[in-house]
Amino acid sequence: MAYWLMKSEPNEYSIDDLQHDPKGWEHWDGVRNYQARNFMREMKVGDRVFFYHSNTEVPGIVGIAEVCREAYPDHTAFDPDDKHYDPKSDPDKPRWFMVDVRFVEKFPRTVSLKALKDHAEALGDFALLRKGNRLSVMPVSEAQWQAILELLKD
DNA sequence: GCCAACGTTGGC
DNA sequence: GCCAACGTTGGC
Repeated sequence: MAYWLMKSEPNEYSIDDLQHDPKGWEHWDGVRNYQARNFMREMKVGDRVFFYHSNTEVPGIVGIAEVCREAYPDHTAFDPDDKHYDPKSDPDKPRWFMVDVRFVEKFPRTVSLKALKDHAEALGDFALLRKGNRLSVMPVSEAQWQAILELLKD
């Protein structure tokens, strides 16, 4: 089992939206970055995901989700009316993919970006903390995963 | 293949 | 709202 971190702007899609989804899961569509896409294609059912809220008052990790379907074509790329439409993604040769995730838990409080930065040394080389990082999907090591859960106990 | 222009991300 | 950092596009 592997660990990941995925970003979402809470005003677009928040962990509360996932938690209260009547289906119990949602597809993670709209990723239009090759590196992020490649990470999604590596995901397996059962992999754990830190749900990160970006572009909000307190950016940070707000909970955990779980991959419940492996990568398949992102149909929103084929829809001219969709915000993430990409005419270069051909249904016969899709360029963009998505996974499905289900809600696991919402943390009692946010593990803020600031808290993560304050513990940067303990986290080692963490993609989220690299200068200029803009990746929306990134791997997390098991050690980092555990260290971040420890921050909840502070 | 180079690189300027442009669009997007995301913290602040 | 600002702007640094980065990815993509497209002319040459």
